[in-house]
Amino acid sequence: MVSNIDSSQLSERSLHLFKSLVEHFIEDGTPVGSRTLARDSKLNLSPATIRNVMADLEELGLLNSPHISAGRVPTARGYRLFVDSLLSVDHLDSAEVDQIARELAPKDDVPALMQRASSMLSDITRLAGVVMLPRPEQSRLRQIEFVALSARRILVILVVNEREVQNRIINTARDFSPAELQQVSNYLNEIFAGKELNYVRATILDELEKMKEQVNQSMQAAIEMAQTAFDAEAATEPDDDLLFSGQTNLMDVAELADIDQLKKLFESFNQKRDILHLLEQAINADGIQIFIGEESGYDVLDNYSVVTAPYEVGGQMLGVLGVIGPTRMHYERVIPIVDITARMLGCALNTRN
Amino acid sequence: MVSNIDSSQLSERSLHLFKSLVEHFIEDGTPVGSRTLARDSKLNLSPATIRNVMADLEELGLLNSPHISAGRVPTARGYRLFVDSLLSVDHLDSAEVDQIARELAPKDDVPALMQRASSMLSDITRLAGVVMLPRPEQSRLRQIEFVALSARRILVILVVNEREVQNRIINTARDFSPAELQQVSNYLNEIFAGKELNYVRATILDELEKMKEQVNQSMQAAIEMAQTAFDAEAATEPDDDLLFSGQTNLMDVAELADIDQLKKLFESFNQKRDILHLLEQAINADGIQIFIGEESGYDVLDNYSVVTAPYEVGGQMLGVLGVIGPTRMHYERVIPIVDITARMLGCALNTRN
DNA sequence: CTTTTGCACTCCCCGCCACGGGGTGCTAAA
DNA sequence: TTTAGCACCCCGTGGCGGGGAGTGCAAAAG
Repeated sequence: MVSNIDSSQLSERSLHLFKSLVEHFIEDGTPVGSRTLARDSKLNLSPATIRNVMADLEELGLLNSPHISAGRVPTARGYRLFVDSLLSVDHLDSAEVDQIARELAPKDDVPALMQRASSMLSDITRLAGVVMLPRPEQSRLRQIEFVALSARRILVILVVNEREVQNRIINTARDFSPAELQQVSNYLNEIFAGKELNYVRATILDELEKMKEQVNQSMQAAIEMAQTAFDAEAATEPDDDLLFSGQTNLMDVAELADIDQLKKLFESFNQKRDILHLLEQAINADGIQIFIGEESGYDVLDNYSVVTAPYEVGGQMLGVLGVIGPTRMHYERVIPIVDITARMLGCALNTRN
Repeated sequence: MVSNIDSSQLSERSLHLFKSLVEHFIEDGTPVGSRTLARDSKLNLSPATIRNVMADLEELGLLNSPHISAGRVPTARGYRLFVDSLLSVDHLDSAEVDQIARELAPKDDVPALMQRASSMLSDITRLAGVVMLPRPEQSRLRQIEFVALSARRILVILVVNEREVQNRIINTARDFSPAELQQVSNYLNEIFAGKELNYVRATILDELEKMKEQVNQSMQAAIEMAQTAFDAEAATEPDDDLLFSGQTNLMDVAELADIDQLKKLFESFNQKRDILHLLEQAINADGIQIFIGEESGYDVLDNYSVVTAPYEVGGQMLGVLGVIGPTRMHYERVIPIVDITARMLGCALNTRN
C-alpha cells in the first residue's frame, strides 16, 4: 500500500486549496473546478494557478477527475489527509448534546439501551448507525438454578455477571424430584459460582470423567445435567451482536443511487460478518477511528466511510459503535457525535452496574 | 369501492385472452399488445379482434395502458380476477417441499423457528418474507420462581404456557432470605398457577387489598413482590412481533427500481405498524389471503402484493406469515409456498409442545 | 353480427447532432 | 511564479427524424 500523504509535504497554499476543495465537494457533491475554487478560497489567485496546484495534488493521489474535463474530486487518500490534518471538528451545540444524553439515559436493560444508541446515531446524523454489543469477554457464572417444568423437562437458569440471565430448557434422561434438583444446583453452585463461563465449559468434561466413579449417583446426575445445560448455553450464544439502524437513510444519499451497490451493502449488514470484522479492528483504537472508502479492505464499503469509536467502562473496552455513510459525509459533524455517544454510552453502562 | 369483476360476466374467450395477457405480463413485465397476444394465445384470432376484446377489458377496469399507444397492463382489479378465478396453482416439486420441511424442523426455540420460517420464505420466493410471531392470546402462568441475586435484588422467573420463560430483576424494599423466597413462591404458585396472565395482573391489586390484614407478614410481602414482578412483566411485553427477511430481494425487482418508493416500503417495515395491521386482517382468513396493490389500503404498498396465510395449531389461529413482492409476481408459485409453509409451521409448533 | 383488413395516427425510444457550459493543459507573456 | 490566452474536451440537454409497436376506426369479408 502506498503511504499516505503528510501535511508537511505540502505548501500552506496547497493545503488551503485542498481543504476548500474537499469542503466544497462535501457540500454539494459535484466535482469542483479551478474557477469555483478561485472564487471560493479567499486567496485571490487566478484559475490557471489553481489548475497547476490541482495538477500537483492529483499527481500525489489526493484528487482525481471523473473525466478529463470535469472538476476534481477527493480520493480516499485525499479524505484521509483531510480528516487527519485539516479537519476542524464542529463543536456540538448543547441542544444536541442534551438530546444524546436524554436518549442514553439508563432507564432500561442493556440491549434496549444499545438499540437506542444505534437509532439515535442514525437519526442525528441521517446516516446508518451501528452498535456492537458488549463482548462478554469474561462472563462469570454467578448462579445456576433448576426449575422443574415436568419430571423430565427442566428449566435451567444461569445468572451471569450480576446482570444477565440466560435460560434454557433441557430434557433429562430420567426423572428428577424437586428436592434432587435443589441438591444438584447446590452442588453445582458450590463448584462453579464465580468461575468464568468458558472455563466452566472447558473443564466440565474433565471433571466429569475424573469424578464420576467417586461420587454418589445424584452427583453424577448433577454433572451430566450441567454438561447438557452448558452445551445448550453454548449453542444459544447469540451471534447477532451488531445492531444496525437507519439503513434507509442511505437510500437518499444521492451518490449512492446505484441500487446494486446499495443492495450489496445491505446484504453485508445482514451478513454482519464483514462489518463485525471491521469494527473489531477499531476496538483497541484510542478513540475515534475512521475507515475511508477502499481503505477498509471490504469491497462493499468502497464508496462508504465508517466512523467508529470504542466505548468503555472503567478503562475496559466493551465494544464499538459508529456511523456508516458515503465517503462524502460531514466528518466535522459526525466525528464529535460518534465520539460523544461512545463516551455517554460508557457512562450509562457504568451507572447501571 | 367498485365491485370486482366476476368471471361469469365475461365470455370464455375474453377470459382466456385476459389470462394469457396477465401471464405474459408477469413473465416479462412489458406491456403486451394485440399482436403478441394473437401470436401467443392459441386462438387463431387476428390482432384486430384481440384489440376489440382488450378494449372491452379496459372498459371493465381490468387492464389499462401506460400510454395510448402501448400494450396493456393488468390493473389491481385485473390481478384480483386473475388470482381468484383464472390462476392454476403450481404443484410444488418434492425437492422444495423437502427443503421447507427441513428448514422448519423443530430443532430449537420458537423465535428461532419463526426467524427461519421468514428467511426461508424469502429465500425460496426471492421476495421479502414476513412472519408475525404467535400472539400469546392467552398465556397461562405455569410457575413463578424467585432467585436471590443479593439480599434485595431478586430474579423473578415466570414460566408461561409450558414453553416460554420470562425473567426480570426486581429490587425489594427489604431483605428476603432464600427460605422466605421459597415460601413466597410456593404461596404464589398455589394461587396463580394455571391462571391467565392478564387475569393475574388484573386481579392482583384486589387480592392485595382484600387479604392484606388477614395474613401474616411474609404473605403480605409475597403479594407485594408479585405485584412488582407482574408490573415489570407487563412492561417488558415485546412489541416487535414481526420478523422480516429478504428485503434486499426487492431491490432487484426491475419495476421497483424507484428508490424512493422502496425507501418508503423499507421504512414501513421498520415502523411495522402498517404491515402489522394488514396481517391482522388476514389472521381469521381461511387459508391464503392476497392483498393486491392499492387494495391493501396502504399507500406504501401501492405497487406491491402481499400473499398471506395464517398458521394454526389445534384449530387455533396463532399468527400470520406471508410474502411481499411486486404486484407482478409469480402467484402460482408463491401461493403454494406460503400455504405449505403456514401448514408446516403449524405442525412444527405442534410437535414441540 | 362477427371478424378481418387496411389505414391513419400516436407515442415512445433511440440515435444523431449541435451546442453551451464548465473544465482542462499548454504555451507564452507579465 | 503567476497569469492570460487559447485550443480542446466531454458531459448534459434539447431538438429532430425515423423506426417500431400499438391503437382506433371504418369498411369489407365471412
